[in-house]
Amino acid sequence: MLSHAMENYLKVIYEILEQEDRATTSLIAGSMGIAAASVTAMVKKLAGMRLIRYAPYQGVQLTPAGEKTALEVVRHHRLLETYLSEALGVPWDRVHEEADRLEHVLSEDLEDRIAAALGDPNVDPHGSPIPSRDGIIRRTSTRRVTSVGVGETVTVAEVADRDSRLLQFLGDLRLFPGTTVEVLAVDPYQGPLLLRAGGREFTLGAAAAEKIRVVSPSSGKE
Amino acid sequence: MLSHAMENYLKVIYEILEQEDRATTSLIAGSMGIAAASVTAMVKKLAGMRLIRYAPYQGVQLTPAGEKTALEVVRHHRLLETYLSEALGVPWDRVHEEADRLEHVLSEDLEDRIAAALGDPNVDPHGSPIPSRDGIIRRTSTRRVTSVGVGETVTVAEVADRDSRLLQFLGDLRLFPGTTVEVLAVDPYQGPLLLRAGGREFTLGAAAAEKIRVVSPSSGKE
DNA sequence: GTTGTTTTTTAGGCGCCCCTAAAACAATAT
DNA sequence: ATATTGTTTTAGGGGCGCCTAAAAAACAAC
Repeated sequence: MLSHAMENYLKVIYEILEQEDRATTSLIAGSMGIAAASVTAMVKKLAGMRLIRYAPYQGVQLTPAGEKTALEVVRHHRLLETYLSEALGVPWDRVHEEADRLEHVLSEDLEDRIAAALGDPNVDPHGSPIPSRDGIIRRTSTRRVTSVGVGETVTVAEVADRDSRLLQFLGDLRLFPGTTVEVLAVDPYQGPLLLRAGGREFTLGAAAAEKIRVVSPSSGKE
Repeated sequence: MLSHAMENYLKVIYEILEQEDRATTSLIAGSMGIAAASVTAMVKKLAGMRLIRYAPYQGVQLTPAGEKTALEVVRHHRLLETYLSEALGVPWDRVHEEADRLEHVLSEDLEDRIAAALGDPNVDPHGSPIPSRDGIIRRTSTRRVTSVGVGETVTVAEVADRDSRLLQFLGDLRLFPGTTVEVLAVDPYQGPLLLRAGGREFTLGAAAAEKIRVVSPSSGKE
């Protein structure tokens, strides 16, 4: 049986591998807020259980078994985020921390009931895809809003960040997944973007803009 | 800060003290399914934190601070049971185990949202009272169904047991809190009861009957 | 290619919470 | 009053998951 800590490591490793091609000790430690030495120890244990592949100094990869488990945890997490947001009105900048604690104590039965109550959603409040029960995750090809040309109109697809302050800020601007935005101007050298959304115009700094992924409008992702 | 284990001890001690006047080491150990020696160690720690009063060989009592915390955990537990039952349709014989895991990771914010979504209930699916946010618990005076006279009609108030099999059995008979039952006959020497409820007649063994507490009909407890 | 810096690993340790086995105590029966 | 029985406590131990400090490996710069 897997401990909560182990489940969490697998989830973190999965999320790192979504962006980087190697999940290194320090990335894992950084993401979890623990010491690198602790990660080394756990990573060995998980490798012994054939959930990850690990060669010293090389970072880790998920095995198929490890990825399966990671996807189950991610499903729990993202379903919970969606449920908390939709059913209980928890603001989107706080669902992450709540789900982090709940995800490890959610039974399969409850998972099914929550999914059913939501109508089997496939994206969470941040626009991240929710893996299906059998571990299939529907990826949409998105691009950063920073790569959008001036004058183009796009739809926010995903804001994949756990920083509550950023989410609160974007929430105040109504920049949720599904929102349509027009890029009015881009300042040179990673400068801020001038956007129009919901009839209002505002600028967005590079740091915030980097977290926002978009799709061309009416491109499927609701 | 309190660990999950400590919270759980306080809850268990509280629940024992609802029925017995001393929470002994073996009662605590029995209720939690752990060794008595483990209880002794923890009980010392909790006594050091002034959450319980403990004298060796004498069992434990909750201090005001300990009772306050215990009531918070009990509130979490019973609110969750109610929510799982009402909002997600979890059968009443399974809400207990789910709530046991969730209760320790429920934030105050979520607690409030769940309570509000339910309209601030004051009984859980088993008829047990839910402490208010400020730790006030509304006790109703109930009596065992075994003490009801033949011919009397009463309302089920509480089925305070965590045994899933018993609850499932009673659920099949529709013997939920709120159900009206008429005692048709009582066999002598702790014999089974013959009951009528919901237009059907059936017998109930002494073991099951002992767990059921009732009130006179229309006596407040909805 | 040697030096300095950063990352990772090893070594040793700690708190938590559980265990078993044996000793101490309490309650009860004789 | 003592012996028996049952309960509780002490003693010692183990796994888990984290830590710090120091050693080792990898990486980068000159």
